[in-house]
Amino acid sequence: MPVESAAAAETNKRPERYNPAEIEPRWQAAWTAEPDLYAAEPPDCGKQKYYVLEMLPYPSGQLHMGHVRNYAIGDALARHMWMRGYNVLHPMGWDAFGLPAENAALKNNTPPRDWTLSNIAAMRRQMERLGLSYDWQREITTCLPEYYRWNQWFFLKLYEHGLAYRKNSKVNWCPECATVLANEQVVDGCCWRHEETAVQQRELEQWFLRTTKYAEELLRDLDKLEAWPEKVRTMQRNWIGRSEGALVDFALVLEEKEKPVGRDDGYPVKLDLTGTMLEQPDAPANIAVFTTRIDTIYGATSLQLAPEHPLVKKLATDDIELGKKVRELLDEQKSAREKGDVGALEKHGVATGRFATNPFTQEPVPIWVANYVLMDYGTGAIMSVPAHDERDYEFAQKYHLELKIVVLPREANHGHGGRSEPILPYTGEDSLLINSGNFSGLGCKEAQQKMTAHAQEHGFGRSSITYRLKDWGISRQRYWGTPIPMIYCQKDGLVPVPEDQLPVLLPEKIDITQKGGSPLARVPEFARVTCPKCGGIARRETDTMDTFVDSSWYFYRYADARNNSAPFDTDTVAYWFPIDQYIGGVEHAILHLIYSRFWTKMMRDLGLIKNDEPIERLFTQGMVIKNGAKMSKSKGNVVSPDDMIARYGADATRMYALFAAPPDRDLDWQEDGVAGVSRFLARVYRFATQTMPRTIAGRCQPLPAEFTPLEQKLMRKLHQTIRRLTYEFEGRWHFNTCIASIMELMNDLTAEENAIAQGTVRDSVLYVITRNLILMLEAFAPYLAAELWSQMGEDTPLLRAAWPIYDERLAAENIIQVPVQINGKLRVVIAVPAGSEEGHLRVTAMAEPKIQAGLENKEVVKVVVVPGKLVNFVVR
RNA sequence: GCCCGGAUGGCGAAAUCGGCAGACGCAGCGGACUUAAAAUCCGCAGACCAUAACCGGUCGUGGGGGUUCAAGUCCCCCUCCGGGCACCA
Repeated sequence: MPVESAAAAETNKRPERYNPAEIEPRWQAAWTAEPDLYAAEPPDCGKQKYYVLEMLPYPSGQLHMGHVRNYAIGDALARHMWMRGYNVLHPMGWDAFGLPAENAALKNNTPPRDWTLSNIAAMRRQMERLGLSYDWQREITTCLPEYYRWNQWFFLKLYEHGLAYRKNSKVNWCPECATVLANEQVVDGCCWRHEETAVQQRELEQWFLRTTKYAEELLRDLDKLEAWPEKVRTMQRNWIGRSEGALVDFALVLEEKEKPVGRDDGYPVKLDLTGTMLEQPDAPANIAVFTTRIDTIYGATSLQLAPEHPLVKKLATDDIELGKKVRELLDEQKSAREKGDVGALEKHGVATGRFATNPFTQEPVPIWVANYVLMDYGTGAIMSVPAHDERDYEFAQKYHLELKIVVLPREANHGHGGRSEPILPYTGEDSLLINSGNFSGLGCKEAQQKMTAHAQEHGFGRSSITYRLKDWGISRQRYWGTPIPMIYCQKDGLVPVPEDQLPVLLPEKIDITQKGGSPLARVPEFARVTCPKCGGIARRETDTMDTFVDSSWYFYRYADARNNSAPFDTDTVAYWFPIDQYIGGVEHAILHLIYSRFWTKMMRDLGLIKNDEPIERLFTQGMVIKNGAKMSKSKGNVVSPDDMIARYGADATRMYALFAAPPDRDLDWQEDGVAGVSRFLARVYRFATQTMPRTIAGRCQPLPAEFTPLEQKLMRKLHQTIRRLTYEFEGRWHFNTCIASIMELMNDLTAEENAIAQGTVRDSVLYVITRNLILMLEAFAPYLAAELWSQMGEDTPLLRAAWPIYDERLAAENIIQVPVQINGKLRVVIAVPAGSEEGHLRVTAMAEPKIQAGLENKEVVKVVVVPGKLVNFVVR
């Protein structure tokens, strides 16, 4: 085979080609064999800490490109901070509980635990293949008892402090899964697993955590989170939904038979602000409404109650016809909620035939039941002011209800010799009151204060703040989650599992294929228990916790991951917290990040930690898309990281994820782009290996006192590149421009390759350039960097090398190009020494033939000279 | 409906403080090497006009207006795209 042997000989003559398939596994093996390489040092190491964290993944079994991008960002930052001399904590773990494991168990007949753990092993292999710098000694897996026992421990603390309680609540129920779904698992009113199955609304007794206790602080402290994206802060603000207003009681006008014995003044027995608590169980009560616009109360022409309102229930029992209509409303609302189009529901209602007294006007207003009033916000009852509220207006139009204008825009009140009617509904607040008794003539804001005070004085109202945020329902009728450590005893009632009996272990032998209700309830050896108090027969809680519990505090566990006696050590956490940089998708902007903030505040109040907020800086990266669309199996446009790595290597795959777009923007994955990055890495490799003998020779030689012009040019480019990277890593994070500038440096080097080969650049200069090039590549292409670093004869890890400090004098250009304009239009570019004064610039510009021609027969009105920037002649 | 983002060549993008628009990369075109191809290397490349070819000229950052010697960048209005929230009284 003469051709083949010739090819082999050719290959031997040429420098070895860049071959990531050979380099990367070799280094990966070396790194895996050295677990301390990426280990954080203890708090007493004397170094400043830097905690960089990427959101922990759900172990689905496969990394997707969104993960790769997320981790490439975090890894670049972690590696950079190491080189900056920080004690870096960069951990990884698994959000390992959750419904998919149960679904997989049903499908493949694999126990959830086995399925989950094998997925974790597969994904960890992928992460290692990507060369990510995680401290695996701190790895956490939330489905293992070492972790979830602390969920249970926290639950007991919460219960003890009255922050965990039980109540009846409406839940999303998938009849197919036979379990409760979290809100985010309901997609367009259907189950995310069974897209044809409509989710039902059911009432169930559930465990809640009192997140509302912290509503005010969660809102207020958002102002402190200045290094969070404004978008996320706004979303959280809206989610918490604080609104200031007033509670006002409308007295029910009693019928003869309802009047309490011995009283006939028409007033009910007891003033009541909730509308539900009664002195006499059967006596109708006041109806409390919440309003942010008490100033419009003279325009209230009806009351609207939610169909679930207790008074409606009571009235409906006495009035069969009303009861029927209310049930219709409820059914309609329920099916709309199940379909997920509550907002599109047409407003409906039914009059009860009863009246209540407006406490300000003393006039009776009719009481209606309306489908647009929500029972779980405010008091479940509103005063309807059709003239000044869009929804009330729409409703009143439909049923021809009375309409009273009580506020007018300020400008309508003066001039024009009369009052013009506002366009209804008029909801502006820069207005004045009319037709409002003694309050007429007041501005809205002032009226709100005075009318609230008036109501309070007379005992029928008070100011009130209402939040949209609700308590967090954490019960799930599922197997694969943290068992809630509570026991129900017939004699002693609710009994917490004693702390020394934790963890309550999930039983491993369970027939997951059965359907209906909590799977744990059908495991007698789990559910049957003796009461810790009386020793009698008792029943365990068989619901498990929402998996958001796991992710609310996992980052604290990383700080002290192997602690067997506590969730973590307080002082260790004090050293590492808050997290310096958290990186993840914006899809967690609300739930995960609010729960995490709640958990932090709760732990602080329990004295476990000292910080008020868990996360100092938050970064939300953009999505990875393909051909303008989100990657999804159904669209068939999923790009597999494994494929990319197999074809181009981990370095090229990661580097492309950072190069194709700034990290906060969406990234359109184009495989040709990965190939381009791979070509660049190959050029780096070829250049570095070709010049390596001279680089090594230059290592021990001092830099020359004077640079040749070419040396100076290359050193200038080098320092400009270091300057760019330093700047970007300090906060802007546009890694795409970092990589572009390294490419520019490389372009300059290859353009001068012949000169370099001929010795115009001395060995010591070559060494400085190559060494720094490798340092700059470390954050983006760690495998190639490690390979070249070692070829250069270095044996300490690259991460421990110091990040170079750029020299502003070396980075500065000595000749700069200055544009010269006439009337703002570019005419010519002149080359002048850097630092040229205004006069020199003007004279040099004037000397240009093209400028002289342009100025001929024109009057120069003005000359703008900005030294270092431009010259502009303004002519007429 | 409300609240955020975004819009720059054929494509991904750059322009950090109001100062040469399009760095860097992809795709494309031309050339070198090769029997040929791939790979690699070198060069060209916003649009339009003009020219035999140069020299050159005009326009150009979603659209319209404004501020300024100068606007992708600042201000006002509008369109489209993406995301979040949505009867929250």
